[in-house]
Amino acid sequence: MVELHTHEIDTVFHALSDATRRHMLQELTQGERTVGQLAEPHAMSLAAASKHIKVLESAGLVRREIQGRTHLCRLDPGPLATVHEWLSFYERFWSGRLDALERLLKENDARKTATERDTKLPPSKPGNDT
Amino acid sequence: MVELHTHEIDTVFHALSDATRRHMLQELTQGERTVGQLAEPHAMSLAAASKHIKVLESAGLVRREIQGRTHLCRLDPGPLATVHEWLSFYERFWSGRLDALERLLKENDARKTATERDTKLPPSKPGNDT
DNA sequence: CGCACATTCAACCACATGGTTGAATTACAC
DNA sequence: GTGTAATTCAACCATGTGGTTGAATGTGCG
Repeated sequence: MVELHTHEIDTVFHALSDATRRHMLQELTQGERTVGQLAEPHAMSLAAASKHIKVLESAGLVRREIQGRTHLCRLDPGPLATVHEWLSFYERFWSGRLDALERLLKENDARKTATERDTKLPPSKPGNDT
Repeated sequence: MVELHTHEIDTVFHALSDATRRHMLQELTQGERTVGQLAEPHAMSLAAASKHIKVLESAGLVRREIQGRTHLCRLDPGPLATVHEWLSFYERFWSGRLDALERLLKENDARKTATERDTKLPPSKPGNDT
């Protein structure tokens, strides 16, 4: 459970860490685009853009359909949903209940309960990729 | 507007693209931790762990309070909220309306291929950090 | 004071990343 | 078939990343 889809999350976050690639994703929200179309707005060679697209593809964010000599790319939002959900685990830390939560954690910490039910986050659900 | 907090998003996504760092973040949800405590579970030198923490720090995900010879780290969830929000833009692509949306896009595509392709979409709206 | 502890710094290394250019591949169009 | 368009491949380069080790810094302690 811990270390479940770690590598997927690695590659997705890495793919998203580049502005060029994020821009390509945004472009793909408008519909399918060819490699050339995705490359065009960016001041770089086609080969460079092609590499970026390949990064997005290996992260599962983009699917490609080869149509004759052109490659049509479309957005696959699945991995975005995955990391969005991953991030949601931290939501309570930035939403209002933060202070209350912090107190709670400190309490547990100090008390050092034997009941690991609330001490340890259940490696059940989210955030537990790593 | 476009390219607003691009660099912040870059660094946050990059910080999140490493399992060691994600694990440290998760650990910090339990409360403050020293550098040594954060390093301990990971099979690497203290110096290496220290670098990871610095990456988290420069991404704004961790704040550090120096207390004598120990450095206390605490989670700062703000940047997580930022990228979570960034990802939310894509939510509609993975939630229910996806199929309808896809059909819509295909329609446009088929109908007015040339028109749509060459009329660049206005770099108008959202998700437009980059 | 003098030593041990917590952490960083500096130098180094292997490998990945993001970019380039020029040639190769493949498909369409005449 | 020849030529051209869309894309990738391969080699190369500069820089970044993640790790190491050993020395340096600074603090707490007897």
